[in-house]
Amino acid sequence: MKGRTIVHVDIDAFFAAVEELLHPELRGKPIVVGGLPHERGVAATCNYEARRYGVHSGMPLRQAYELCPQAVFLRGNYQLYQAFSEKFFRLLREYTPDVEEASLDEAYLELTRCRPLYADFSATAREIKARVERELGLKVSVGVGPNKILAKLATKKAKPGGFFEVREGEVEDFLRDLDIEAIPGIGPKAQVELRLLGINKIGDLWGLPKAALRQLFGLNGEEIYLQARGIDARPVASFSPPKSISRETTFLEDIWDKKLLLAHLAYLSDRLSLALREENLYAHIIEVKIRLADFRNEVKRRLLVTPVQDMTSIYRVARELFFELYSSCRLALRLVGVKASDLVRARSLSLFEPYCDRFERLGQALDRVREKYGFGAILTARERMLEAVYPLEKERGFVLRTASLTR
DNA sequence: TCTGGGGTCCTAGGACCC
DNA sequence: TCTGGGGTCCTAGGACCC
Repeated sequence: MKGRTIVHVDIDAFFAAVEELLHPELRGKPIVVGGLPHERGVAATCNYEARRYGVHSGMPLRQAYELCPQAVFLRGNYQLYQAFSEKFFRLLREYTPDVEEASLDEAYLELTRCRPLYADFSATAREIKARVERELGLKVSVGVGPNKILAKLATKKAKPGGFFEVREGEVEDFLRDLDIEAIPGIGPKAQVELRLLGINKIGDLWGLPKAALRQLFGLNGEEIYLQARGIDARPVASFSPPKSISRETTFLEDIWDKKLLLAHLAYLSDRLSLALREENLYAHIIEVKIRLADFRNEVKRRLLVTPVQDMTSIYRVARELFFELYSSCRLALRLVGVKASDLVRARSLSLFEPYCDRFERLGQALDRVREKYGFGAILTARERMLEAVYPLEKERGFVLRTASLTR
């Protein structure tokens, strides 16, 4: 029995590529998706023309503007990207049911089980690449390897728009000279520590005993030890329900006004509730996060005996948690967020069933109205207050852009 | 030039129980 | 008055990924 074959597929500069496809007049120009230059935020994606100026995803928008003022800055249309993503995964599932959605634009396919169907896996992987590019109109990079880490590193090598395969016998040569930051799990902090030890290439990592990595990075260190050697037994997970769902907002300017903050909290609770209904999930844990003007984060969470889904219950808990944070807080807030976790499929029947049922029906009625007239069509008085200060954006209607809120 | 939004997973300390 | 060890649950915080 031969080993596994994993194909990793990654759409190049996804959001920017969709924009170019739909707006041909943008082609050839540098594009940054994520927000307008003066807004608080970072680039979610930029195309290769923008990268030539040193812009990269994750870079603050203002900095991107400094480097490349002639770039086209777009806020982005996430529902549109979602639709492209769905088409992408539908196509991939024609080849195997073992498809993992690593993100909107990134997938792992395990072809191992389908061996009888395909004479030559490399040829199949190339065919997948060609079909995605033809049918979606987006360039993709494809990597093939005997496990997930090697397939992913192969894709990195293949970018932009290429194809690369790592075979069993070539693993050592392939890995030796790659930079340590190529390994997922070695982020900025870990990099600093390793470089201080004179470790810059994956090959350098081979000299470090497992115990040393464990000491430095805990369980993640053991993962790094194995990945540096191209060892990875993680399965391709075709479906797993979400573990948490959250909604958060960074304000265009820091806010201290309590009423305004509560209005945002209500709005986030409302959107979180909608997301839970869409997934048919109930939350045992509600968490509120704040980010202070000096960028420190603080969270408070509460474990609930009865899981919740409706906006009223979420907001009730969130408001209490928020007050606990706010009362000890000496700075204006940059961000508030609400998160639901410890999610369960269906709520078990409780003594309060009649009450819950009413809130549930209210939520469903809300959904129907909004489906027809947009999210902003029906809001609580508290949210309405937010809208009075900062009008909801009409054309999208769904995501409140704090950016458009201030004058 | 300040630093998004939506996730995953791990760690550490204190409470509590036996 | 002095006082263990282990297990589990809960909470807060943080690194990391796309």
